[in-house]
Amino acid sequence: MTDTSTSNANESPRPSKHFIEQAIDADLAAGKIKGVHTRFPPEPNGYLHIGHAKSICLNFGLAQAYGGTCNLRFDDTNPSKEETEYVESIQDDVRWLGFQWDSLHYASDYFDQLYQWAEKLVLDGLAYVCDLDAEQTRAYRGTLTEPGKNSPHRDRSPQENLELLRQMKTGEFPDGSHTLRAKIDMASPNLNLRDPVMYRIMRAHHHRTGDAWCIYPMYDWAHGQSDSIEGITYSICTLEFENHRPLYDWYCQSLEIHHPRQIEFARLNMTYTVMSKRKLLQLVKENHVNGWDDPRMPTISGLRRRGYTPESIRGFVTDVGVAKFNSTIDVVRLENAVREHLNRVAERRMVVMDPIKLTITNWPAGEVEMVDAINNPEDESAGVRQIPFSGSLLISQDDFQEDAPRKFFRLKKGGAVRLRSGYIIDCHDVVKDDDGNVIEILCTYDPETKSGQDNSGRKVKGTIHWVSAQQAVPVTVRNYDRLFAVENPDRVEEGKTFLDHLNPDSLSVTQAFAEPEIKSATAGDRFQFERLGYYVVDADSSESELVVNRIVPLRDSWGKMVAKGKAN
RNA sequence: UACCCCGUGGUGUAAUUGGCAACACAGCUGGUUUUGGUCCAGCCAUUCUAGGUUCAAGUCCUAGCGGGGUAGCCA
Repeated sequence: MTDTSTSNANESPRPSKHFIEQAIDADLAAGKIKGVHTRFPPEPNGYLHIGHAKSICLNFGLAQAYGGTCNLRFDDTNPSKEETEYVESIQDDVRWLGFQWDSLHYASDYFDQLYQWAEKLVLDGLAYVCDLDAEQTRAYRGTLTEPGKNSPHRDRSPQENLELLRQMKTGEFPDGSHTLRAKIDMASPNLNLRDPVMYRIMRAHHHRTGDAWCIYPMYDWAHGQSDSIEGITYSICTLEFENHRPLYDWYCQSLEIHHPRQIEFARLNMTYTVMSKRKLLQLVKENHVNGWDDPRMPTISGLRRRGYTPESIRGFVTDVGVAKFNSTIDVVRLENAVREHLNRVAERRMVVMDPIKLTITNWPAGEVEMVDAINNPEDESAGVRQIPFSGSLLISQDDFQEDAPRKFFRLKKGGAVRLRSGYIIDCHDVVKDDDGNVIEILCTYDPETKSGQDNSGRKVKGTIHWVSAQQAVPVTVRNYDRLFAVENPDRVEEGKTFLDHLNPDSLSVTQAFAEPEIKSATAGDRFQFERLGYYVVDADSSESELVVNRIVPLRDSWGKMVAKGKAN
C-alpha cells in the first residue's frame, strides 16, 4: 500500500471526512472492525477510465489513511467478455496512478470454493436447480409492480438438486438450459431477491481457468464471497449496487462467513465526456479515436498519453469528493487540476505555432546572441537556459495586427512590444504580398532593453514569444480539444446517438517551430509552451520528427475578451 | 405504477451532528506581472416546497414535489 509520488497542493487532506470515512470511524469506535481492508474489483472487459480512478483513489486511499490494506481483484466471472489484454492494462493503470496493491486476486481463484458453497446452500434447502430458460425466467420474475411467481422446479428435494447441480457442472446439459438459483422470495419488492441466478451454463474459454468449467457464477454470487474470503471489511461500490446489498448480505449470512460491509457512493460523471465502457469500446472499435489510449479518451491510458500527471488526477479526485448525490463534474475541474500541477513543475519553452517572419532591421547582419531564459518562474531551482536571438525571427500571426483594437497589447504597426527574454522592439513597417496580406514585419530593437539588464525605464504593455528562424526546430503539434461538442453527449434526440455529438475539431495537427533546446526532450517530457499551453512529448516522436500533444491550453483571458466583443 | 437512494450558490463538496451556511472551481470587478499565464483582493445563497417540534432547524418529524437506480442466464 504505497503512494509512490510526492504530494501536491490539492492533494492535501480535506478539512472534513466524507460519509464513508465517518462510517468507518463509527465502526472502529464501536469495535465492529479492527482494521480497514478494501479492494478495487474491476472486471477485465475494458480499459479503466477516470471514473475508475475515483474508485481506485477511494479504495487505496482509505487503506492508506487507516493503515490498512487494499487488494486488486479481477472480477472475472464472465469469460465471454474478458481478456488478458485488459488485466494487464488495468495493472499498468493502477500502478501509474501511484498505487500498489497488497495482493492480487481473481474471482476465478475462488471458483472451487464458490462451488462448494453452492452445494452447501443446496443441501440447506436454500438453492435449487431451475429448468426454465432465460425467457421463461424473465416471465416468472414478474415486473417492477407485480410480484413474480414461483418456478415449477422450486420445490425439488435437496438431494435431487444436488444431483442436478453436479450434472450441470460436469456438462450434462446444454448452455442456458438450467440455472442454479437462490431460494429467497419471488414476491420481494426488490427484484434482486426474486430467486436470483447463481450459476449459468456457458461453454466459454476462460482467460485463466481455460475449459475447466462450463458453469460460471453470477456477479452477486461471486462478489461478496470473494470479498469475504479476502477478509475485506469495506466493499465499496457504486450506487447502482445499492439494491444488491440485501442479496450480498443474504449470501454472507446464509453461508455464515465473514461479512464485509458494502457501502455505495456516486460514480463520477463529467461534462463533455462519455463514461460507459460500452460507448468507449464503440469509439475504439469504430475508429472514432485511435485506440484506448487516444489522448482524447477519458481512459487512464488516454489521459496518460495526453500528458496528465498522476498527481493531477489524484488531486482532481480528492477535490471533487465522495458522496451519494448523483452529480456531474465540470471537465474544467480536471483541466484545472493538471494546470495547477504543471504550472509548478513544467519547464517553459518558446514555440511558435502559426509563424510570420519578423526582421530586425538594425540588428548586425549575421550575428546571433545567446540570451538567458528562465526555465520556470515558479521554481527558481529549475534554473535558466540559453536561446539564440538574431535579426531574423518568427512570431505568431496572432501576435500582430495592423489595425488593432484598443485593448490589443501585442505588436502593431507603430507600436512596441517586448520579446520574451529578449529586447523591446518597435514596429515601423510591414511587407505585403500582392493580395495585401502581411508577410513580413519590420522592426528595430532597443539595445538598452535586454531582459535581465534593462535600465532603460521603458515600459511596454505586451510581451510575446518568438524563435530565431535559423535555429528553429520544426515540431509536429497535435492540438487536442474535447472529444464531444456538447456538455452531455449521452442526451440525444430521437434517431441520433452520442456519436452525433463528436467534436469534429477535437484534433488539429500543425507544424510549429521551437527553440533549439527542445531537441533534448524525450517522450513523456512535459513543458509549458509560453503563452500557449502545456504539452507532452509523444511516443510517436522519432529522430527525425518531434511530436507533441497539447495537454491543456493556458487560460486565455484575451481570447475570452475577443469572444465577448470586449476587446475595443 | 412497486421498492431503494438522493435534493445546500452556476458546478461540486462541507457545516463541530440542533448553535453566525464554509471551501474549491466557474463567472464578474479590480490590482500585480518581462507569459493577457501565475499570484492577490472584492462580489456572487429565501439550504426543493409546505407545515410542525424547539430559545434555536440545512440538520429532527409529517406531507408533498423533483432527480437517479432497479424487471441480464452482464458487472
